[in-house]
Amino acid sequence: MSADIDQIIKRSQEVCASTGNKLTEKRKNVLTVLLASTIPLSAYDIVDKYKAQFQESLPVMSVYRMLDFLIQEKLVHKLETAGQYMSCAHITCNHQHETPQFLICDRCGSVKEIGIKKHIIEDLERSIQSTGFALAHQQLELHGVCKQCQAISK
Amino acid sequence: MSADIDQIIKRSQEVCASTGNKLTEKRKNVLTVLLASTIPLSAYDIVDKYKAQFQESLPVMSVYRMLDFLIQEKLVHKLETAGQYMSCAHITCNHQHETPQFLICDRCGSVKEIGIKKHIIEDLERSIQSTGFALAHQQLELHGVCKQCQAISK
DNA sequence: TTGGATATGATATAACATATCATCCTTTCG
DNA sequence: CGAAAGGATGATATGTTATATCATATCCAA
Ligand SMILES: [Zn+2]
Ligand SMILES: [Zn+2]
Ligand SMILES: [Zn+2]
Ligand SMILES: [Zn+2]
Repeated sequence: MSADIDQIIKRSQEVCASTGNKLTEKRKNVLTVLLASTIPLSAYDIVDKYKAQFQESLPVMSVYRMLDFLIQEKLVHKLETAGQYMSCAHITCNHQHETPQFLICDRCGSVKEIGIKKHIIEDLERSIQSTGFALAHQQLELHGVCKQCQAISK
Repeated sequence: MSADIDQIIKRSQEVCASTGNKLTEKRKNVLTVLLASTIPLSAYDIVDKYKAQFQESLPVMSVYRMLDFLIQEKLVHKLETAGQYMSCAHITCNHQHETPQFLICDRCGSVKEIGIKKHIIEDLERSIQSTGFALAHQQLELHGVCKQCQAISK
């Protein structure tokens, strides 16, 4: 485990402690698998990687439960448009977690999590205000092509 | 079939003709099923409704193909976050189809399709410009609670 | 130490989606 | 007209994501 991941795990334990929950060994391992991946993973992907990385088999049911937990602790995000999961890019940031916005490359599968400008969300809210609709999640998933893949295709 | 749906079907046939394609009987029926629904439907939902409405069984494989066709003609949209399909709310509008924005009620499942303000998309694009990411679909799916459901919970 | 709460395992099944090959239908052109 | 070609649909199998439910294990406090 890289020092980087080590530090993120440590911070994650603090986050869980602060909500009165525990980052168990297996939850920690699942998070580690996600942290080590450059692309988001499905629950079934995690089962495979977990087995390779820890020489231990984990039922997919358990992975889903651990993902639910990690999402609740805001350590992991679910990409709804892909059915995949990725670790939060801002675990070690101390500031409040902003509305996440994901840039999903449809060519290589990489995802970049960026904070969305507050005024854009506000504009968006204003734009739908007339319909009486109350926004909930406020998570945006934008598909496209990343910088690297654009360079390759040239 | 209501006069309203009748008219939309007629316009849909014109749309297909303009692209050199045909709105076959079964494609038309699938579109009719979607037009008659107040909530989006999965491909399997469509199989069931089709059977009830037309006393004819349609393989789900065929439904997926017809949905692909209808989406290509922009007569139907796919909600990526739900794995469901709905007819476009603007088939009979003559103007160019804008970037669709969907307001999905997580309580009752209803979905409202509204055109997104151009300047918001532009802001969004500017906001991600520094990352070098090139936006593709530009379809936003926003989850929340609709006006009616808010009223009920009061 | 024991009982309740939390976490995990095991099994089954639901729900959404695609791959592939076969058959049918329509259009076209000799 | 009749055969060839292309498009549309059917049939079958399987892949992928997710949930339901009951059993077992682990932890912690009384
Ligand atoms: Zn995050
Ligand atoms: Zn890429
Ligand atoms: Zn539309
Ligand atoms: Zn509602």
